[in-house]
Amino acid sequence: MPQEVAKSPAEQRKIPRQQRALATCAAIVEAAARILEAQGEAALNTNRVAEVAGVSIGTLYQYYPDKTAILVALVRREREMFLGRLQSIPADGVDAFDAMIAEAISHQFARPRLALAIERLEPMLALDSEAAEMAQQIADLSAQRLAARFGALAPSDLVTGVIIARSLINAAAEGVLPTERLTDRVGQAVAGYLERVGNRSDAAGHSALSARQS
Amino acid sequence: MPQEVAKSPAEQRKIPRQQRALATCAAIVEAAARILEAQGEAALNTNRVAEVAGVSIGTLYQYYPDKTAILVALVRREREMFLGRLQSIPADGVDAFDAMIAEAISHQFARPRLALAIERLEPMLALDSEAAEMAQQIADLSAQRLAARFGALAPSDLVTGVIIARSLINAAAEGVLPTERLTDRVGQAVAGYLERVGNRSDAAGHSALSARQS
Amino acid sequence: MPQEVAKSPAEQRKIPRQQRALATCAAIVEAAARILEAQGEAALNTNRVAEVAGVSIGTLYQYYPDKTAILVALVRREREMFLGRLQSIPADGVDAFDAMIAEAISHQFARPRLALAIERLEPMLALDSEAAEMAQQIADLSAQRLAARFGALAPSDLVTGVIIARSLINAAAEGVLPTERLTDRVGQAVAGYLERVGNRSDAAGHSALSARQS
Amino acid sequence: MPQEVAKSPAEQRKIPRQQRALATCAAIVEAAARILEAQGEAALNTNRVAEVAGVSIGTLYQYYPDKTAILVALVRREREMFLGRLQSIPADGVDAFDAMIAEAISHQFARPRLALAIERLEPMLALDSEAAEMAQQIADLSAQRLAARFGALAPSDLVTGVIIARSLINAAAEGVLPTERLTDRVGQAVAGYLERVGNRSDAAGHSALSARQS
DNA sequence: AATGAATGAGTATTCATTCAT
DNA sequence: CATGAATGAATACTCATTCAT
Repeated sequence: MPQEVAKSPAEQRKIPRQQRALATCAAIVEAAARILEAQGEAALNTNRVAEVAGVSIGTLYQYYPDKTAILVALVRREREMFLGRLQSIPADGVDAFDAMIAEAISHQFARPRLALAIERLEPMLALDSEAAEMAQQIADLSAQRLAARFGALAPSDLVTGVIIARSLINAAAEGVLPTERLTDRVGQAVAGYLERVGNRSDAAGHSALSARQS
Repeated sequence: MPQEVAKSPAEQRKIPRQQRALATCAAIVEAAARILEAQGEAALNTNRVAEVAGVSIGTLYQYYPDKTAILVALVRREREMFLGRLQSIPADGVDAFDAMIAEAISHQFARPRLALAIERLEPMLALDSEAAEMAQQIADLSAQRLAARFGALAPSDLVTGVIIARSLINAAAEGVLPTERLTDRVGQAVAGYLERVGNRSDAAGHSALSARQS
Repeated sequence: MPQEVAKSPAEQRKIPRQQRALATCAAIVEAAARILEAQGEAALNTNRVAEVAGVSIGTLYQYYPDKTAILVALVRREREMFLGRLQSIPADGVDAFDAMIAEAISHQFARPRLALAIERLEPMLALDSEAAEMAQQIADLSAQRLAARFGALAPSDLVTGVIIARSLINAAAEGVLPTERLTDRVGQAVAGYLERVGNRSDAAGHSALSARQS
Repeated sequence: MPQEVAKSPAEQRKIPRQQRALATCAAIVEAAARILEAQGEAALNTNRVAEVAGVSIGTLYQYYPDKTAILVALVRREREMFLGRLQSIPADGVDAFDAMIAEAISHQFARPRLALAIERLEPMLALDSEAAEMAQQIADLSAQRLAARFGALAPSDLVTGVIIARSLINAAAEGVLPTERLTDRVGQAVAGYLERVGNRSDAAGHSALSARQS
């Protein structure tokens, strides 16, 4: 089970100047995505990526210094796409919270196997600063929506809400949970937790367990 | 990222009858666990496992037909251990629910890196029937405890509760969530969801979204 | 350690007629020299040469048919330079011998790493006739100076003198011998040999070993 | 022209315990030697070495962690052989100096192309401490013989003598100098230099150039 | 003329697995 | 039963060179 160990940032090698080169880069990343979806991580090797992308192995290495760089680019592409969709949701709407969950679900179900594979890959990648920044933006956006709906919250409670949502969406994408009423289920789970910990503010700080009985 | 694709069940090759052989098997599995903890999945290769276990590579292959068999045995060992601890919790106690969560946390934090690694590995392994049966037993036990605490529940809601609990415990083990009050946090999150969906039984079935407004 | 095996003479591809083209050629050769000095033979590849020279790889191949052609041109450039300096030494001076040694030292120490790298490369290059001719001219000049100083000598003795001088100068450039009094050391070594074999002419031919005792 | 850059010592990987394995190691090193002799550095790749050695590529890498390790082993083997022969020369004989030169010549001419190739390779190898120690022993032995013959000498003069000898022997092996009377030629050259610098001790220190006229 | 995108044969190295001793 | 030597398919990556624009 060799695996890419997180090395140096490993970003793009050469910035493509011509249209053709840009298309090549996109084709390489998309080829990686397709292989990940169809055959899984184990089948993802640079030669196959090049083949599926329809370019020579040499061309692949002109733009990506090593295998992980392709994956970093893929993670980035997906994150950028998701962030863009999140940002297009109007912030002030009363349903911003629901819309955000719906958006996350729709993103995850657009290419479920790919989303899952990327989630597995991410921790082993040394993502670059831009990717980290996008993750931060996603987190900030989520925080704003949650705060708008549930009031001021401790950061760790916010993270908890996000984790709950992600895990349920993932489970549904994996087939462990039914797809029907998923938005509802996620919403209930997040609200169930956040309303509880939100209400406890009048009581003595963090005695959450006792708060449960009230 | 070559990876063993799930093949045939790949169980033990030769059932050891002597004490020494049994010890050898245990040493091999524990060696795999240690490598997984210390260097990660990428460093786990059969030669190193044999070396760390203190046996020759030939001996390793006397007991395990291929690499995945070792991992299957490891998953089984961990599952067996967890199941045993769950079963030792008295079923009738009023705190059975809390105790179960505490047990899960304690299991996950005993060897956090190992638990995480195994979680990553599991989906790629073709686990044998015994392992599946243990998983079923764990699920059944969990169901009983949840039912005792929250009343009759739809299977998918039960699964939801389990997923929420697991994801939060994992997040804490990964360092994403604080360790303090973890039992509390998990309990609140699970209860927050299950109490909501439990209350809705008198109303019209599953109209969860509307239930939220009440 | 792949290496260009000596193929056909591999000279310039297209003789540049314009000023700009001439400058391009010079830039390419100098880029090769710089890389050789700074990163060594292993780092010398045509893409990098083009990059350092500030031209595209396509342009490089307009002027040099393959990689060795660049190196051949570099060897030639250095040889031409050295020969020019040797020829500028007045032949009749009583110190012509010393001046020549001093010149060789000064050449070697001007860019010592380059000189060393070239010396390593030379045997693997199929140098063209012009380069060979320059080598011949250098040898002839050396012969004349040695003859003027030590009398008529067998060709092999002359070669011996040159080899001794070169090896000592190289050793100093490599740091194996001290740089101080290098001219002196080289002069002594060459003279030490040539005076001995020169004196033996009256005795019975080549019985050099016995001559040593006298 | 990729080239192995000197990395970490890169010694043997696994010490062979069985006779068979020892023979395998020797075969690998000898295969490298043969390729170096017959086709040169450029043709030396690990696959060919394995093929010529009659083992699989995997076997090669069981014993040598990378390509340079094979070369390091080869250098060591040759050095060990040469040192052994040098040490077998009786130290007190009046001809110890001549015998040593003869030994060096015989070593160099035993496999001239190999000796040359090794000489070219050496500077790029990160030789291990044992190899360095052998080099030191060879140097010490040479120093003793030279001192016995020419009296006390400055270290740099001693090195000079060794360099002169080596360069002439190499030149002969390359075909640049005639093979006949080579021992004689080398002896004269070394003696020519050392007797000169030896005599100068009574005069004013290092004024070697002036000493030449005397 | 110049550019730089594309090519692909070639090379080092790993690791699961077999089998003679 | 245990050992460890041997295997070789698989894989990441390089670099000299070509050619369409």
